[in-house]
Amino acid sequence: MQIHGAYSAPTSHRHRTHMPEHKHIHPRAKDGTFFTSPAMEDDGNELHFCSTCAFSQVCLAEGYDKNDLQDLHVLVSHIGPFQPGEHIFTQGNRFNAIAAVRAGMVKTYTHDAHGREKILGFHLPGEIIGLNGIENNTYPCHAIAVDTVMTCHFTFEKMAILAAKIPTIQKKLFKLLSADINHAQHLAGDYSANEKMAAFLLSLSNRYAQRGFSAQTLPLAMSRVDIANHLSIAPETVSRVFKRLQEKQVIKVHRHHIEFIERGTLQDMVSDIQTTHTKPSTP
Amino acid sequence: MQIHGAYSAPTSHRHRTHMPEHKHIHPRAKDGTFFTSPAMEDDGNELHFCSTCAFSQVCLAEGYDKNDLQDLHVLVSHIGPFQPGEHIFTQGNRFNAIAAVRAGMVKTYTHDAHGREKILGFHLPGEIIGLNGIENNTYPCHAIAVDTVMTCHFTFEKMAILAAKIPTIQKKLFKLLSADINHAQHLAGDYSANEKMAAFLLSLSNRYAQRGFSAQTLPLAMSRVDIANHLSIAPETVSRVFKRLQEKQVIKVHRHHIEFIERGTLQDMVSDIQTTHTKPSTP
DNA sequence: CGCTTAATTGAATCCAATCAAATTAAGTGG
DNA sequence: CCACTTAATTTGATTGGATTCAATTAAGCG
Repeated sequence: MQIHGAYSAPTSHRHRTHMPEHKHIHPRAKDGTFFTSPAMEDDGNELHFCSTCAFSQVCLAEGYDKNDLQDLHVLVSHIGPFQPGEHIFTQGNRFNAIAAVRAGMVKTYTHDAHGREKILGFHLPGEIIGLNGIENNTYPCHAIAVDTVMTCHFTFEKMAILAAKIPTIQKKLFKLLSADINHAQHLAGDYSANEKMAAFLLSLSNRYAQRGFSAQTLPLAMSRVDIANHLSIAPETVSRVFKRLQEKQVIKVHRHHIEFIERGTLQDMVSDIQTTHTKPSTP
Repeated sequence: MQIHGAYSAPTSHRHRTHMPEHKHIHPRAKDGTFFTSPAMEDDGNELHFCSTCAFSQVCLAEGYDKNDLQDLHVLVSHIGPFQPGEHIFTQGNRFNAIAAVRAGMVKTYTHDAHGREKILGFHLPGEIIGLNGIENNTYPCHAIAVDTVMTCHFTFEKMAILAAKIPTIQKKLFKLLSADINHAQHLAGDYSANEKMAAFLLSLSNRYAQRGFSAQTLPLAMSRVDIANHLSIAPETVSRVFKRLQEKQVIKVHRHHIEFIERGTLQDMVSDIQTTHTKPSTP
């Protein structure tokens, strides 16, 4: 960005951000160890939700699985697979639907005025994307497949109608929206590169663990540059933090996955930027 | 922050953040010039919404002003005035209502693990606070009066019921939620102190202008430290940026208000962190 | 196996934080 | 209303973490 006129122009960007062309990314490691999701086996069909779906628990638990499942089914369409680099939706497109990730990893991103890629989030199966499009009836970001991705799309209008009929659905939607606010608020703030990385690793790990993956091992489908652009740090810094953490015996860095050695240390590094909200439970 | 030992506790903060005791803050300047809101004159009563209220337009425009206004009225309670430093709600409290600011300025904030105050936002009349409490049925932040504040509280449960009956209300709620996501997402990201300040000033100014205030003049009810904690920069930096901007003839800094001289320069400084979304209009 | 891209490593630089201190407002009590 | 005390803000000097620049190493792919 330059401040011209009165301001002498700082010609250089604060970050050198590679502006990738979004071509094919390398598929995941063939080693299936880290990538087979227990949760993905019962993956839903024309009559049932995917087990990972944010709405399935709600509907099934509330006895809305008969008629209303049918209703919902009208507005659910399974889409995919998307190959790495393919867009699920595009910034500027008219907002018409929210999407649930069924399989794979989706990243949402925009560009700032400098042209730097700003990654809003990485989204795992069961997570909902596109809610930020409601405000202006336009997606304010791109959504792109990091690896091979399957999604469900819910026409938002129909979803809203259903929400009006089924309180639990409405509540779920409100909660999802609210959760996104909180998540985004956690991302903001001034944190050191170490803290950001620690929080990022823990957040991802926790979310994977919720889905039945090992908590000791963390697949990293995205590139270092992606991590950097998500945390607003330089890619070189990502490298260096990984190195330091490995030297300190906190984690073991393999190419595209991380092993946790001393998870506690990471947790100590994190202040309040955790994505996983620990709900007040019995002490 | 450094990685010492096997991560011995990080003793030093990244920012020295004064942890204020939230006692009385100086009341606004007696000079009414900058503080008389045209929009505040018709301030609502038992039968009508405040003209600034986020929901008033919706209801009135949709012809829901007769019966449903009554319905709504059940769940609306005017509260206040809050004196500077008084809390509207407190972090950890059970979430039961969202609030609309009627008059004055509210700031929402939390503390990170370092004890630093992290200010989520400053909220003007007509804006809704507390939506981030939906997720966990608990307010994840404090809301405190910056100056003398009046609010309306909407029991969220009743609001949800009403939303189920009146599609426009539901839609409005969804949009408000979604707007908060977008707002929070704009706050995140790596920006220079100059950019942050420019964006902050423009955002506030635009929001005031929407409410009928002069676009040339901007009241700054909050302290420099508050600005700093909102933008995640040091208070000294706030001072310095003000100074530089003044030297460059971009703004004129008076104690608690700003005059815009070269608004264009500020806009050039801002990349995409603007809060005001320019909606696609006829070109 | 060579080619192209991703990731790492090293050295230099810079913006903003921190430390320290002066200055200006604001608040209080006589 | 003034002298005094305290808090807020500004200003200067220094430091440091992370970016940037530069170059090497590793990996993936045809």
